[in-house]
Amino acid sequence: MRLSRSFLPTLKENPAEAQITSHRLMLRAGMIRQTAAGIYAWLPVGLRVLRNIANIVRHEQDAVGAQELLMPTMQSADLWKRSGRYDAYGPEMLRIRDRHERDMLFGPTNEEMITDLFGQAVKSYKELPQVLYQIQWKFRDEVRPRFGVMRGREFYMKDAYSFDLDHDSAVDTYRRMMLAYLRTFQRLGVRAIPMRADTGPIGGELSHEFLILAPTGESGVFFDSALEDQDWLAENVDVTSRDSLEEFFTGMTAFYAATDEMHDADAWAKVPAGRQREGRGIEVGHIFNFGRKYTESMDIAVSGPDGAPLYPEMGSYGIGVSRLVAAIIEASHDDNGIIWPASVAPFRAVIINLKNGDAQCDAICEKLYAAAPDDLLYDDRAERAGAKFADADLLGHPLQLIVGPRGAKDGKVEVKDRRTGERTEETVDAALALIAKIRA
RNA sequence: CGGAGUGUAGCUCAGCCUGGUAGAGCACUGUGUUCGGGACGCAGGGGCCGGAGGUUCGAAUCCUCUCACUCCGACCA
Repeated sequence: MRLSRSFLPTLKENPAEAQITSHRLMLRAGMIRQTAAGIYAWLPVGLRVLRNIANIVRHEQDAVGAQELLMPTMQSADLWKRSGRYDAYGPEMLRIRDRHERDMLFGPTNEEMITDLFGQAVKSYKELPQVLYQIQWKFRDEVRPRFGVMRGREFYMKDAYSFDLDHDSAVDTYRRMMLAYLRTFQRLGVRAIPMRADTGPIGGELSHEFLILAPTGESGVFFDSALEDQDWLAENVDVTSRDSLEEFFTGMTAFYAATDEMHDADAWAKVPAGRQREGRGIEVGHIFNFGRKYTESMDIAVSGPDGAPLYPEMGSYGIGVSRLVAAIIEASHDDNGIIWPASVAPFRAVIINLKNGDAQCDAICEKLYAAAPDDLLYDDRAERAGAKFADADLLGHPLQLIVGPRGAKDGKVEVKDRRTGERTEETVDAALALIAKIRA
């Protein structure tokens, strides 16, 4: 994308309404604009990041056998009356009436709808297990939205729902999803620590929430640093084998991790002192097993081997995709701006032309740009060097390819690593190779 | 939902207390000098002062109502 023709409204000053770093940076970097309290428009650069995150989430869901579908944002209240949650949910649910005076709602979650869809289609135990997911906008009419997309009212979320024949199989699914989550967050370039969670109003016995460490996090966290050091992508787990899943799960849950409300001082004391990590965390994912709560209340059964009705065991698994955009920034920035992990960065690199119109600079920039015009940002604006550097740092591209007359006459490109600040002089070909390596 | 604030140019804000016909910096347009970390000069454009009502000869300024947004608390993917 050529910056001279892009819709990329960066701000030099901090908007007054933004309190936390990620909100400020997202506004300043031209990623989002607020349109109402807790409701945001995603501008081109923000949307790129949102999609990159969603695609990684999607990939890892698919990898454990979940199937993607897409449910509507608008739901009929009838569905919620069947589960009894229409009255139970409270004012957080945005209720709407259509022209025929029918009660509708903007979905805050989709357990009822998925259970109904599942029940309509699946009639035999032979078709289980099933895991279905969607990545869709949700709305919760929070009393007090704040912190930008971190706690907005409208948010983009991956929600998966599983249906299993029996408890043991449901536990397998839960563990499989746990692994998928650990891998997802690792690929996103952040460490999300799974913590045993209170199952709360949803009920059920198994529940973990995933928290990213950041000073602005809303909960206090305590965990064994061994959890940070695991390479879940390399972990060899056969997700079709119960034994292998169990081994993975018991290995992982052996390490202490808890939020302040679940904290157990005695167990904490047993964690080796050098491995005790304490801090604050932002919740970016939550997984539950809640048994037959919905299948029973909505009377969704399949025929068992003996012909008798059988209520499947369910689980639900959420990842806050739009919140992750902010959470990643909270965990990865400096005074000059965002530092994107390469996997989610809006562009692999920015090409900074320090002397627009200079034949050598232009030629080198065009050659670099041609390598991946859809995934590189070419700063070809008639701006001064300082403005281009400042915007490049703010936007947080993993690499900056700086082309100025000084190096250009020798065919050299200066490559700056945003994270380390390290600069090297490269030939055009070497710079091209570096670009190719990002998101390879 | 309780408490506290703020709405003036695209952004950050001054002016309001003590009423007299709207300002600064940045951004934007033109132009010249500059040109490797957000330059400088000159000349410009841009605001029914959130909205409605009231007081007054006169309201951004005082009063009433209303809407929006923000912060603290309780709540939350």
